[in-house]
Amino acid sequence: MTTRSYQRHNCPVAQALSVVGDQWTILLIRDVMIGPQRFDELQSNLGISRNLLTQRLKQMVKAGLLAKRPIPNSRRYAYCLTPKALELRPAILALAEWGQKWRDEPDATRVEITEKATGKSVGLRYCRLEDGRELKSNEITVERIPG
Amino acid sequence: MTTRSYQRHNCPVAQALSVVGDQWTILLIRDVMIGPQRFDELQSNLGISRNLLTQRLKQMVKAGLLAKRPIPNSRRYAYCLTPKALELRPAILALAEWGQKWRDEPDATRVEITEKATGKSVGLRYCRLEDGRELKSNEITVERIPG
DNA sequence: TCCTTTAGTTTTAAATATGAACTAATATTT
DNA sequence: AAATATTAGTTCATATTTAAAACTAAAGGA
Repeated sequence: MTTRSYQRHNCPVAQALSVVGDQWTILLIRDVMIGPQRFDELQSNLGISRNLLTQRLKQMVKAGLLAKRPIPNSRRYAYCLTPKALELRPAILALAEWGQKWRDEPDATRVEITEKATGKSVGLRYCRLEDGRELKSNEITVERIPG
Repeated sequence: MTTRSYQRHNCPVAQALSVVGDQWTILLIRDVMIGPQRFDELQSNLGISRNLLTQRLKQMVKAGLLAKRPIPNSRRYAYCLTPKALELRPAILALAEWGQKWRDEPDATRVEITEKATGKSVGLRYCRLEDGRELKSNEITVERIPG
């Protein structure tokens, strides 16, 4: 995958998935979001096979999602997120919110978003861009505009 | 796969992906979001092979994402979204927003969210849940809370 | 009756993923 | 200094998925 036929679908969702839609890329990004990670850490955290991990990391570096940096005073390397990958955070958090709502074990590990300054709860919501007012999902429409 | 080893990862992102993380499920949901769709329509819109489509539709019905309904006065069937699948809309829109920002052809088909009442532009943003105030991505923190 | 549509199934080939063992280049320990 | 351990991969055999194309069965219409 990660460059599948549906890249030609001319749809932003399909295009996003042609970059991050394979089995491991989003999980790798999630892991690296916690902090830069090394090959062996990623491998054992995720349980991905090593040859696939090699392949995915190369693809992700090439796709501009990760940067491979030598760790000073060691022969090790860390994979770090690029701004492009960081901007997937809303998508990943939306998946997390859905996942924790609909999974079987509702009390498993949760992800919480809070305001740094106040510690208050935060969520991803629809906002009127003009003034930042929150809108409910029945107050909006989604349209596709051919390019 | 859609029930992979990382279901045990005890992470809401991994759990979401264990349901919708395969190659086609999100695209199928996107297609059905436009309106209920029949087997042959989905097949030719997406270019998915028919045996895989059969398999995925069955899995998605079983996972509670789709409902298969006979179309009255015809021998045809339509696949419709359940509330569970509808709640993926934020995740799908976040992917769409990322896809249209980072794809090569920035002028291809776009997706636009607008307020029904006023036609004003809407986006997915972080909101303080208490009062709906929008927050910027540097004003928030994400934490994992073990269950 | 014969042809078409719809929603699949079957089959074979190709692509991907898994798992486990192996390697090469440093570092660390004894 | 030699032996051992780490790290970041590679290699290879096997298993699982996916793709593509042809086929089927049931029903409707001409």
